[in-house]
Amino acid sequence: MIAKINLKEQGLTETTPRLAVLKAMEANAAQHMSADDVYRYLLERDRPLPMSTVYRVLAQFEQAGIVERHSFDAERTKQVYELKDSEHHDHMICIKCRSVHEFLDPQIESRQIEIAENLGFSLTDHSLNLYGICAGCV
Amino acid sequence: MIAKINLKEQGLTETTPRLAVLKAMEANAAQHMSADDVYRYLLERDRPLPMSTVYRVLAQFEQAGIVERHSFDAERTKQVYELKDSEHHDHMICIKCRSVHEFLDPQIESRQIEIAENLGFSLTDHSLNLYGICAGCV
DNA sequence: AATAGTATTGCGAACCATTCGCATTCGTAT
DNA sequence: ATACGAATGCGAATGGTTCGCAATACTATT
Repeated sequence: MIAKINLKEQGLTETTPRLAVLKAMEANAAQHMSADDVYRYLLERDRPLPMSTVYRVLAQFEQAGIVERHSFDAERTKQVYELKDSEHHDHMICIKCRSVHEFLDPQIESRQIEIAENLGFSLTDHSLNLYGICAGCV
Repeated sequence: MIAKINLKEQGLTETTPRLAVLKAMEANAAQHMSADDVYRYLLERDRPLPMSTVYRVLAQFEQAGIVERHSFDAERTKQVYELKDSEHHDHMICIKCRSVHEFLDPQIESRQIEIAENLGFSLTDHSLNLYGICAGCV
């Protein structure tokens, strides 16, 4: 479960567009949302926001640490956003239905740190995406 | 070291543009090349090829299994290509100088398979990118 | 060696997600 | 209520990548 987010506490003034985008993200916390998903959600359930504002607000949220941006799908370049959970996790994506499952593996996490050290890097971030076919899509 | 690649054996007829792109890739086997890198390399050292052809040939190579396409750098969507090594590996990218180191960790590889199984997925592919600052950039 | 038929190329225009510029509007603190 | 800076709406611009199509190159056949 994701803690209730307060924009002011994140250093962002509470404006109508920002609250709308936040609501859209919270209403779909189970999904990974593209800018377009947010746009369409607001168009249908709320009040339309221009795409540019959706992108801008999402970028502000990312910077404030409220959402995280990913690009699954190596071929297509579309990016998706998710509310930032307190703890990091990786993703397993079904290449058929595009569903995304999250996981966290301590063993992999710690190996990554060791590997970076061995290569003389100080690790700042990583992304691990597994692609496959989910049980429902066999 | 990468084995000498024969286009015909990969089911591709040997045309001038394809040989040129292949040469560019082989001459820079140590780097990950963007389409633009290939374009500029040929412009300077060889004979200019239109961008669209560079992209097309690279796409053909990818399909033939001669190169692999990656998109490092979560923000930027630019894609890079590398000659396909016989064995898979993952990448560690320096966020300052953009250099890329390759590695393979059997422990992580096998954990990934276990994780996919536990989630009910049959794993087809994965991408693991570590981001950090390399020894030279501290 | 010439020919026909198919695959590939060159060129530019199109695409698409994302970003930008700028005038207008909103929020906040006086 | 007012004024200032921050945020928004609009549309145009960007940049990497792809597409359409006519021109050209390959390959196999005569």
